[in-house]
Amino acid sequence: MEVIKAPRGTRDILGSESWKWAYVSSICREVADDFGYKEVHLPIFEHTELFSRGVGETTDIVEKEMYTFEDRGGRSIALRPEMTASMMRSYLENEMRSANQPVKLWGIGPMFRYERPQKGRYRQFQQMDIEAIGAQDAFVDLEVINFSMELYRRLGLSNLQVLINSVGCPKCRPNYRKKLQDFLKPEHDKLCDSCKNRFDRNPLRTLDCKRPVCKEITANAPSIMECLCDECKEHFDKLMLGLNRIGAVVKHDKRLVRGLDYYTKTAFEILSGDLGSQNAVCGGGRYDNLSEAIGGPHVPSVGFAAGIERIVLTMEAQGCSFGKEPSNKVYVVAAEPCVRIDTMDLVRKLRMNGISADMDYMDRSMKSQMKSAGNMAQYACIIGSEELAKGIITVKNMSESTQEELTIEQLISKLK
RNA sequence: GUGGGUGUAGCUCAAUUGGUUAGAGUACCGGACUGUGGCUCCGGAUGUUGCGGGUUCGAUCCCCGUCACUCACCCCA
Repeated sequence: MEVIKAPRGTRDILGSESWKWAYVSSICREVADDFGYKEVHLPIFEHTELFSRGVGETTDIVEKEMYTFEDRGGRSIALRPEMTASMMRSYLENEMRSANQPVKLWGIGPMFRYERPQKGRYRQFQQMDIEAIGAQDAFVDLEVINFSMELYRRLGLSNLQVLINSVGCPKCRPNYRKKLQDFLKPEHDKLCDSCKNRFDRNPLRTLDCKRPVCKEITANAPSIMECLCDECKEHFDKLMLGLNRIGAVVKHDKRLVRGLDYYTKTAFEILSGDLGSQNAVCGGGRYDNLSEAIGGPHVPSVGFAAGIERIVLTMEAQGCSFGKEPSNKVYVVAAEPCVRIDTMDLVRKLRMNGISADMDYMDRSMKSQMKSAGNMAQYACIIGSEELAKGIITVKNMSESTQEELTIEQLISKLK
């Protein structure tokens, strides 16, 4: 029988990598604490409707990338493709409107999208997500962008580019949309197939189409900045002023649009110069319409999601530090097979005292056991009939090649 | 969903125009060193050549299909 393999687009994060993940999440937690965000644990699956209404019926994510199934009670369920909609659902469901606004939440966990895997893109992937819910002020947008930059600064990342734009609001975006459509109409036949396709549904996406034909056509397209309403314009100016004040280096990319329907006003993205074509390590923005889309009152909010895989990949490419890789303090070596019961007991006593310890269970030679000690521990603790007779343990420091004889009590107080 | 590249030992890779028993390095285990890792030397174990079919006297090699990995399109974290 063939051994069953992990499904396509999923992967096992094994010991040699998982400590790096633990390091990255610990930094996420630190920054979240410093910025006053509270951690939440949300369900990995939700009602399909939450995403189809929240993220948008016509988005790629909902249209062709969701893992959807019917549960045994006949409900349509989806594995979450992103966390923002769940965050808003939780805010509404738990009546967080009665708390101090904005409510600042963060979370980390797996997301699921049915896509063709490639570098930095998986069907199950990990995201860190932060949301500031319930405030309109552009300085909250500023805080959120600053949060992402601070996170990357602490992780030691470099060669990043921050892109920022405004995508308007329901008041002004339709005007721009109309203006853009009028501009594109004469060139409609020349556009690429997918842009032709979205001409009616989502013409803004033509702006960030990478095909040369479309790029050429849109080179002189009207900018959304000309169409923003006063409110959106002021919001954007205030944000840019703030970014300037904190010395943030950002690029105003007038072509930046977002694929998710709920974005309003601020949209931003951070790109890594050390990834392949899947180079966004962070994407976010303001979503003042999400709450209403899923049946709530008007709740202006802003947040972002960062991809953990892409962060780790970038850190590896840039040789960033992940802190110290954890290893055992002690490997207990049996000099003779007959003392294995004693090595077991020593391992147990060390562990009881909070000293990480391990030993051989394969009846291997002493030489082999010493090898393991050298590979996976700082100290080898050798026990044989001589040690038992004298009531001591031979303790060898593997990196310095020095050794001494200690009683168990001395050993514990030395290593604790 | 579309296209390119790649699948041989745990890992990195060989194998002549298609040729008989598929090799090496590394890691692993044992020994030289009858109780001490790293260096050296000796020995040992390990494969459904991704899977299925086809061509052939004969396929790791050629052809078709399939699966997986990978990169790109698309989309996005």
